[in-house]
Amino acid sequence: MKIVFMGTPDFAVPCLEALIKVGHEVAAVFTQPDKPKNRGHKMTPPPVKECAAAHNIPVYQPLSLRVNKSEDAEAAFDTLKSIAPDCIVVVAYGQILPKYVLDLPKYGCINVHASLLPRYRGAAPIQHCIINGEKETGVTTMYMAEGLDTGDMILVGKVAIDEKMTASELHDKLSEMGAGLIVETLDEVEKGIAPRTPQTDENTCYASMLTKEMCRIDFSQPIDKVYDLIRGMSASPCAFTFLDGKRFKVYFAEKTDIKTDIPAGTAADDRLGVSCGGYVLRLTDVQAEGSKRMSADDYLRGKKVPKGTVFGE
RNA sequence: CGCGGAGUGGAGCAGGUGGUAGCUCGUCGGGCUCAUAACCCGAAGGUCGUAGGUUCAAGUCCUAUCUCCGCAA
Repeated sequence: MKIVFMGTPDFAVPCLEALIKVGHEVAAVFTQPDKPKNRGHKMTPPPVKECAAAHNIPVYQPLSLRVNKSEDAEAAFDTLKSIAPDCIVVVAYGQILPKYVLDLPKYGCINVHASLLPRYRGAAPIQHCIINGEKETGVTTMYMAEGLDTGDMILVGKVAIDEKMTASELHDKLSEMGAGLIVETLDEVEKGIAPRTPQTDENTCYASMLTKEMCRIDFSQPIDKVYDLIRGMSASPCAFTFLDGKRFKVYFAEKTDIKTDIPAGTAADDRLGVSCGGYVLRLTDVQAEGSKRMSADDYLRGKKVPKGTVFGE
C-alpha cells in the first residue's frame, strides 16, 4: 500500500519502522518543523524525521496543513495530492488535519492512539492513565474524524499497568504495541475485513496536555495519589518538589505503611522518607538541580537530609 | 549567541583569600560480639574533565575546548 506517514516524537518511530519493514511503500513522511529545543536553543529535528532520513524517505515539515493557519499549508496539500497515497497513517503528529486531508486517501486517514478509546482522548493519555491509577490501558487504531480522537475504532490492544510501572516504561510498551497494531490494521483494511466500531461519547474522558504546575508534588494529598503522580510524570516531564529552595525532581518513590502525624511534606526520617497523607513516602530516584539523576542511596551519601527537613519550598 | 549550575579516589560531596588533596558511604584486612546492615582499629584507592597560559608553586587565577545537568522554550 502507498502510505504517507505523519508523526513526530519517539512514540511514532516504531510504527514508521514497522510499516517500512513489512514492505509498505512509505512515499513521504510529514512531521513537525525542527524546533529550537533544549539547552542553548539548539535546533532539534523530531525523531521521526531522523528515522525517515535514515530510510531515504522524503520529509515534509509544514507549519500546518490548515490553509488558514499557515502559508505553506496549500503547498503541503498539493504535495499530498500529487503523492496520492492509499492511506495516511497518523501517529502522534501533533497537528489537526482538516477535512479535505482526511478525505483525500482511498482508505482514509488512520490514527494510532495510546489509550482504550473512548477513554483518554487527547494529548497525554499515557501519563494521565497512570496518574489516575488505572490498572489497564492500551492502543486503539481508528479512522480519523474531525473531532479530536473521536473516529470509528478499528483494532484495540490491551495492556495491564503494573503497580510500579512508570509513564516512560508504559510509553515504550504501547509504542511497540502500536507498531504491531497498525500493521495488522492496514492489512485488514486493505482486505476489506477491518471492523468499524463507532465510539460512544458516554464513557469518554479527556487527557489534557501536561503543565508544569501539574508536576508539582502536593504532599498533603493521599499517598496513593502522590505515588501515581510521580510514576505518571516519570521520566518526563518529571514530578518535582523543592528542597532547600531548589528544584528537586523525583523520578520514583516507594509507598510504605508507616504511619506518621508530622506535617505533610516533612522528612519523617533521614532517608528521604516524607510525610504524605498520613504515611511515609520514600523518595528513591531523585535529581537535584545542577546534578544528575541518581538513586536515593547515592544522593544521601553526599547530602544529609535530616529528619524534620521540609520539602516544598 | 536565551539564563544558570557542575565535572575531585568505586558512589555522593567539600575544598575555590593559590603552598603536604579531605569528608560521608562503599571496598579490603583485623578486632569485638550469641549475632548483625551495629561498633572499634587499620589499609588500599585520585595525573582534581581535556589542552594551553600566569607563577618559585594551581584543584584553587586566566584562556580555549569537551561532557553533563536545572530553568526556559
